Amino acid sequence: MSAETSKGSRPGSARTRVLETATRLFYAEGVHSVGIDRIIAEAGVAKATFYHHFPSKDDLVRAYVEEQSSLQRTLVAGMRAGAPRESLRDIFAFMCDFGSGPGYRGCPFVNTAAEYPDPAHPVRQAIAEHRRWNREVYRDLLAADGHPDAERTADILLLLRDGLVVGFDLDHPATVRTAVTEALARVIG
Amino acid sequence: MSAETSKGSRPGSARTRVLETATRLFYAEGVHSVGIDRIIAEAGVAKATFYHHFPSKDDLVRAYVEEQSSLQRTLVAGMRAGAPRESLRDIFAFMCDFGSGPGYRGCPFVNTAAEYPDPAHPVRQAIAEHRRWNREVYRDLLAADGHPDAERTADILLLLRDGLVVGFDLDHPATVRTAVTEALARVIG
DNA sequence: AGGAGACTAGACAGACCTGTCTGGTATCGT
DNA sequence: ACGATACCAGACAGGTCTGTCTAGTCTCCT
Repeated sequence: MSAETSKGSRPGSARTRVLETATRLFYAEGVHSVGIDRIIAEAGVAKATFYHHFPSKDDLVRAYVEEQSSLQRTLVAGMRAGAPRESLRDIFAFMCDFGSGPGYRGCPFVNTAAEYPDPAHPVRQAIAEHRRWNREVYRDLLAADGHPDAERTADILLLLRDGLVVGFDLDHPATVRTAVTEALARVIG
Repeated sequence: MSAETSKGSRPGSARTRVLETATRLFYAEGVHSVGIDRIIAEAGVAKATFYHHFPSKDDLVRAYVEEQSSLQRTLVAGMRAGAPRESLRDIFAFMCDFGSGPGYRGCPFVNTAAEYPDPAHPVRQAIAEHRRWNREVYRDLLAADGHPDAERTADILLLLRDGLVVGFDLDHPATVRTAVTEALARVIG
């Protein structure tokens, strides 16, 4: 009944299961390290079905990146209710909390970009698109807070964000959190 | 003559040629995307010779990471002649110049870490070792400059460094440079 | 009733991967 | 002279990769 249709044995549509499995594996182990065979096996989907929904592996990777972007947009949208400066603090606090978790493996965009050197590749363009949105969020919140130079400060916040996602992956979370907190205080007070 | 020995047809030892070729290809295209066959073909080295010097591909990757670390240590050592604060400025200015160049493809340590999820892996440990050294450089220079809190400020500089290397790879170099310059001024004045 | 579309299982092709092995050559130190 | 070492070319094994294809099932819509 309801949204649950066809076959009925497995939860969710085949496409959804593939994308969820790919998301989990790509994030945890990297894109090039995970093959199609493993994704379809763990998703419980036939190969022909996979290639019906995603013409190539790169299309799946792009869908992965775009879905991560979509998730972050939804998440951030829920944090923009109160005062702009508090929203910014909430966003960075969330990233620190997430980065301190056990399953943290860095930023999916930064990590995926490392595996796609060509800036003209569709995957890289999806990443660039996400970064444009991310910078706009910072700029708009700064401007709404009455910051005198929202444009350049947004670039600094993006710098801080990138340092954050890398640092939580490679260094001690507690140390990075302290540094981020102090750096953020110096940038937006 | 002199250092040029054996066979005489190709420049440098076989090991050196392999490491140089691997460095070029790994940095430009990523570790998992480049196979042994291609490395030995471009280096002009037999497969048996390769496996004589590097027991496995991971050993080559670790050698690549360690050599990059060694190069950076040499480079930084040459910048520590004058005043500490000027050395820090020189280091960040150099990273900005390098990041603005045409062949820039991000930080070899960050990029390689993205392809090695397991923190216990030898490659990851070599990367961690490099980051410890890097942080110490910042801390020592800050302390020598008489900074009141060299420890925590070093963490902030590492944050800035990571943001820098990612930003120059994924965003507009000029924008990142401006942001880095301003951020650095706020941190060390 | 019957066609379209989503799904299943699994064989297959052709390329590429790491790593081993054979067999032979050249140069060095002693 | 001789053994050790470094090097060469290239076949080979066993596995994995992406992507295609065959062949058939199920469900929904008209």
